[in-house]
Amino acid sequence: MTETRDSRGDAAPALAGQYQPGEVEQRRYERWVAAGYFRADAGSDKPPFCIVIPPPNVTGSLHMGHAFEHTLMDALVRRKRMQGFEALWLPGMDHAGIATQNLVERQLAGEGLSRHDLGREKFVERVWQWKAESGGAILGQMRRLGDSVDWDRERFTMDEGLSRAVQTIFKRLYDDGLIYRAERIINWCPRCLTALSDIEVEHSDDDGELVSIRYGDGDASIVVATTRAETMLGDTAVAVHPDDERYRHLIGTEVELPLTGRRIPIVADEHVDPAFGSGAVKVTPAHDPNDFEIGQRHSLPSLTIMDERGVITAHGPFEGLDRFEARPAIVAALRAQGRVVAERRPYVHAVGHCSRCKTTVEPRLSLQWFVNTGPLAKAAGDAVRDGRVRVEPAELAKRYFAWVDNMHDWCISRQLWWGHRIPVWYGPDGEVRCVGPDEQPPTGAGWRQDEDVLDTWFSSGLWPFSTLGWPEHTADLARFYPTSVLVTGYDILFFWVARMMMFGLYAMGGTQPFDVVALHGMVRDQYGKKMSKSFGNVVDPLDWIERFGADATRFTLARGANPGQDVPVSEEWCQGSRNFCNKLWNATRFALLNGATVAGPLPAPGELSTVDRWILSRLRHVTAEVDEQFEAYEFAKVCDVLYHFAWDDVCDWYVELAKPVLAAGGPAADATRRVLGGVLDRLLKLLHPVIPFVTEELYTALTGADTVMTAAWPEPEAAYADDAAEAEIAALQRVVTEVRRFRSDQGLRPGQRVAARLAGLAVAGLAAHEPLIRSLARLDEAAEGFTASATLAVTGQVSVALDTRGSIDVGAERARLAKDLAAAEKEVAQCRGKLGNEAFVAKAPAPVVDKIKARLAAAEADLARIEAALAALG
RNA sequence: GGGCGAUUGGCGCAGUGGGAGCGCGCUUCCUUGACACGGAAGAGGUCACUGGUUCAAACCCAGUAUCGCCCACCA
Repeated sequence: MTETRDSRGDAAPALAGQYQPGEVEQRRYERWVAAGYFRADAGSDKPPFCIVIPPPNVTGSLHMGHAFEHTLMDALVRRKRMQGFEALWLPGMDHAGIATQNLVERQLAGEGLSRHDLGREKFVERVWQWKAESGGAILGQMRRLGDSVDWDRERFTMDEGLSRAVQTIFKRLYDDGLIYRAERIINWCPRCLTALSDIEVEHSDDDGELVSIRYGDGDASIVVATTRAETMLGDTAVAVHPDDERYRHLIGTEVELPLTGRRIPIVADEHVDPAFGSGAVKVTPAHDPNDFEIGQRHSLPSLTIMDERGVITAHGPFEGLDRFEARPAIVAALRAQGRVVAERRPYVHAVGHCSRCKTTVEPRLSLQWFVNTGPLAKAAGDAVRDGRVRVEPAELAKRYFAWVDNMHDWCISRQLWWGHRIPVWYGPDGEVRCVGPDEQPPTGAGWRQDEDVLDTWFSSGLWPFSTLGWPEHTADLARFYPTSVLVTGYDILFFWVARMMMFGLYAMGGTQPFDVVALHGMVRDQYGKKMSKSFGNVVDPLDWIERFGADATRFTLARGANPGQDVPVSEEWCQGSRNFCNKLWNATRFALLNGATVAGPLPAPGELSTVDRWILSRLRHVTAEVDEQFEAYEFAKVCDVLYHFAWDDVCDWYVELAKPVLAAGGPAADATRRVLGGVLDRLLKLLHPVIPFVTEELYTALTGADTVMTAAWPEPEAAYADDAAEAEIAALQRVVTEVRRFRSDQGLRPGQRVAARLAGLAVAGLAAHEPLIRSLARLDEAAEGFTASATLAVTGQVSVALDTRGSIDVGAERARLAKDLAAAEKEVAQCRGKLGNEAFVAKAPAPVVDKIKARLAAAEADLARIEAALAALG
């Protein structure tokens, strides 16, 4: 700890002059956990409030985006807890199937091993090992952030209960005919060797080559264009539009497919766009989703010419070539035959990539499990449409609808080992049996379980109710479902939110999984750039926590959190947040050093000075505003309001105004000590949800209470609303600021005493504040024989005659006044013009007219003051 | 290709119909008995462009430009 700088000896400070977050955070967090403050009781009679954490993947550590999301959730939960809700924040992690499997496979590759070397059982064991390590690190990070999660309820998507939930819903969907197995063209990753769902494919515009190839010869020939020449080996038709005059005579005939000697039919299909390329398209049903559809419509055979690794299997010269080697080889062969009639390169077109490894996705015909999303997606859309689920910000609901209303069936089987194995057994005679959680799998000879596992989003889609105990009828489920708010990024709207909606509504008898979806943006660097390892602008939240404190990190993130908007952050802003925490620390330190107290009720307004009534009136506004912004998930505004109240109103003005009162002692000082204590008490409570550690430390020091966590959330106190006091202090601030400005302009040093005579204070209603104004503006009483060397018209009513002990800079002051004069004249002209405008007076609402009149009066008063001041300067 | 959003002082952002704001940065002054992680006073913007609606537009409408994001089975 730092040395004690206070040397007065009497009231030795309990707090050092600078806030040191490190030690405080660790100590406080441990005490919170030990005291059980984070635990929720399903049996209490308080109203429930519940957030389930978007489970972080066990693939690594938490990044700034997690820190951001957790800050928002923690703030919501801590506030609700203080408001008297039974608040549950349920923690957990996601097994993240393909991502985690890839990661562990990479580790194995480092040891020169593949998963096949270990075998399925050993490999899965190895992944569990990884989960134990990585998961522990993540939980440690959450502690450092201050997350007030209920650790007793921690879940994992592959723990026993959740696996049971997965099996239960699979069986129900299967029995309801909403899960089926079919041979379809799916997205296939030739590197991960698994099927992917649509959303696991990322499209990018890549350079390719569009080649036009002549099929057949002479009059019976037709030209097709393709970017994927290698798939021609699997062509089983050429399609043209039925109304295309150019090719009508060819429909129903056959052409020879080059390089193969096969003859394939020319078919007519509406899908073909006559305007693209030659208007004729090659049809490869086994390797293209569109072509598969065409093939179905015309009963064409599907010819698979590539294996799961993207290697050509069609017999002939190209057999064994990788798809990307086969393409130029086949084009070259065609060119040699004179069949390439046109080439365009580069030809930019959209290409799908595996979202996990970026390998180019290969459409592949294979037997997979699907969820029939039709009825589920309809319900998921309706729940938002009819207002049962509110999306914040509302604009983003459009994106949700666009997706939910156009959803394809969802491919849920993955050819992986890490995940929930599909609970389906196949019998020796082709029987298929879906096994529920309480049923014994068939054991007879020849029965075997499906090798595949489920898409990771299948289990995370159950998260809001599986974590509460479903399918059992638990007390938690009854009490905390539907959950209150889902806090997550807009990037995950499709992956996760829509899945939870579908499954939640389906499993829970039509009850939505959450009442509100509060969407936040992505964390970016200070220039709005995405954080990425390759760009080197990634910031580790732990780095900031160590250097600036968890509170500073949280405040920086929350302060940037405008709903649905991305959040730029930078180290400078985090420094600013640290400074803010330190400011609070020192304000409280000042209060303690000056005997501020929270004992007994706040004095009634009638017993308080204007200054005390002013700060309490401001506090009332701020309290109401904070509540309003919290309810709207406007975290940035919550922070902004509290930041300015704490720094500007409390520290810069109230503390300064209170100093002379406290120094004078007496009943006025007693009242101010009580008000100062009361204001800080409430301010710390209001700030606690966002910056829990420093507020806890300060609140306990100030009040002697054990914790602020269980303190009652402040209510706006109507009795302290006082517009008159606010106006009076605002006038005082104007006078003080104006005098300071003059002093500064004239180069009068802050420490330099200046004798002055004040006039007009009584007219302005500030007579009682003369001592305060003098102390804040550093104006001494005018002594015997005082002669003013300058007169400053401070406002329309107040003027100050100063002895500046020298000549003032007339030129500079005149220039400044001339500038003010021009501005005032402009304002007067504008207001007069407006009020002279008949249409304005006739149509504008009365308050607006009054406002303009008031502005005109003020501007004219300014004008008069400035002209008088200029005249005084000569 | 479709959709959504953005464009406000050096940088990052608030502000949805009546006097252009915030944070950081910048300039000047100040080791003032809480705090230099501080205090005081300042400078800095034709609110992307064009047109329209209105008594009144940063804000509403239309168009243009630039940027960004999401979705997408035109080979």
